[in-house]
Amino acid sequence: MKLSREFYLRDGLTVARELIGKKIVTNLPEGVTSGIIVETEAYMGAIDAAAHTYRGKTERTKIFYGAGGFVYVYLIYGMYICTNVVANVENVPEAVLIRALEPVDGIELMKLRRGKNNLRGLCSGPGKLSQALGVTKNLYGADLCGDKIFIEDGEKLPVLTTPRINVDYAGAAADYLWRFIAANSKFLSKHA
DNA sequence: ACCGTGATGTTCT
DNA sequence: GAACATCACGGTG
Repeated sequence: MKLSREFYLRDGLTVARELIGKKIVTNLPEGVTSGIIVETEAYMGAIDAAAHTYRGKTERTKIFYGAGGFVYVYLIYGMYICTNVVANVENVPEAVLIRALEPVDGIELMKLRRGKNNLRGLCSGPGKLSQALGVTKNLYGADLCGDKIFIEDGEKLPVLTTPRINVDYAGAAADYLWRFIAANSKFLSKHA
């Protein structure tokens, strides 16, 4: 069951928490790949010094200001793509960074795309899972209610919260408990 | 196990 | 021209 638009139109913290345990799928020409989401982070618009939207709208963050259920991708450190799910209604710039997956479908294709063989490390980080799923800037603004990339319902898992990773520059916002992880998962970007 | 470092290019100041 | 929501690798315990 593909998640409906309504799922994404809620506030970013709720969407980030509820995405834990759901399955994200890409269906690209090379094949289908997917994984269970085990780690997310919420980025909360104008009140969040860690968010790309903190200093207002730019060309890059345009889609961030749109309605929930679309994909925000960006290049980080010149080499890696990060995949985000836009949340909330139009003009409320909130989004959820997908930080780690437990690989499910298309594991061989994901290994090929990554050039790595280790299952544990296949999708254990935002750059890694984007590469494994074949997410590129071509998917900027893609509709999660479409067929190329979407999220399916899944099992409800116990969730823990922690501060977000690598946002030390954000002052007090660096301490907010806006990272959500599946308790006991072996597939996180860092060990809990 | 942890720690330091280099790779790389877009975006924003 | 600096900063950056990262990763892989090589070093040392």
